[in-house]
Amino acid sequence: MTRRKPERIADLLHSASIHLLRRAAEEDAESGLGSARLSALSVLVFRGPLTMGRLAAAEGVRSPTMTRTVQGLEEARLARRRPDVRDRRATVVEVTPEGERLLGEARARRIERIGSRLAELPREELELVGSAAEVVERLFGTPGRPWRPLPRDTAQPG
Amino acid sequence: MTRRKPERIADLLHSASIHLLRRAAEEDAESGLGSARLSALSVLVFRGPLTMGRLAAAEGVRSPTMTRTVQGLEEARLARRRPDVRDRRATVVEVTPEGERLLGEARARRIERIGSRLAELPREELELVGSAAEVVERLFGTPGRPWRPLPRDTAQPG
DNA sequence: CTCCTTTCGATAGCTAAGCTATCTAAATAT
DNA sequence: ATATTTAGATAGCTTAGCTATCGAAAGGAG
Repeated sequence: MTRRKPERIADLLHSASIHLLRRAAEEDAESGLGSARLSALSVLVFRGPLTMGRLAAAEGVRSPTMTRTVQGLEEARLARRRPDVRDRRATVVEVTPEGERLLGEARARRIERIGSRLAELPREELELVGSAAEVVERLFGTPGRPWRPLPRDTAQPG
Repeated sequence: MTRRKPERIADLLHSASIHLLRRAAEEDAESGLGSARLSALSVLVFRGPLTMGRLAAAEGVRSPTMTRTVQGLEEARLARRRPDVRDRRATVVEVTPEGERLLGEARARRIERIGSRLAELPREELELVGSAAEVVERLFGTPGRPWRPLPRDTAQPG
């Protein structure tokens, strides 16, 4: 061990992440939502009500895209829009109880899928993975925003 | 340490993977290709020429979707289609030299982005991450297909 | 050998989700 | 008071997913 080149480690980590998320995402079909809507919903659940602009920024997406994504969530009764009292140009989006429930279920399916695989590991390896995940989260996670979802995409070259 | 619940580890790992890939994917715009095309191209590079059907299966996508994705790659001169000699119903897709070059560059950008962050880590943590990535790859990677790209999506609930 | 079924890929036509350009209304700055 | 900036919506484009359907080729049953 301990002889891998850093570039090789980056490669491994990249590949492992892709495979893990691919498996996890297989559960998402259950929710009946597309990935953009599911992802936006998760931001609303974890960060609370947001203006359209902040929500779009959180998702790394332009404002017209978010307008339509939220329209979809609204029609499905998973989110609501209301005017911002402070700034009457702005619109605040918030999740509904149904939205919260749906997201909770979708999220649980993903975590369960991953967890059931991890359960195959001996305790020592499980701890190894946990510690490494903390390190990676520290490096790549957004400070102050502990969830930071992928906006949608994750094609990968290689 | 060593006191995390398995469910919590799954959660951490999920989150870390999302953040890592989100950062890596920011480089993809450089390629000028959408994620579906980039991903299909990577399959062709890593697995060699494939029939439309096999390529679609590898990407977890239906055949009409792959027909159009490959049309795009063909127009960009990054891939070619030719009839299969063995089975004249089938079409074989293969990458062109330009396609190979473009994918190599896109991939290098991703790995470099990840690697430059990993370089901040002390040697010990770097090795920790490398070992964990191997474990995760073993659990979630597809046997015999060491690359297994995400087809496109990666919304994440939570 | 002839027919029936299956399989491969393409086409048509839908939806979701991304973009830029442009518009209105509101807030802000001169 | 006017001009600029900002927030969001709308129009209209592209990319990418889907199902349904079709023709051509392959393969099996008689």
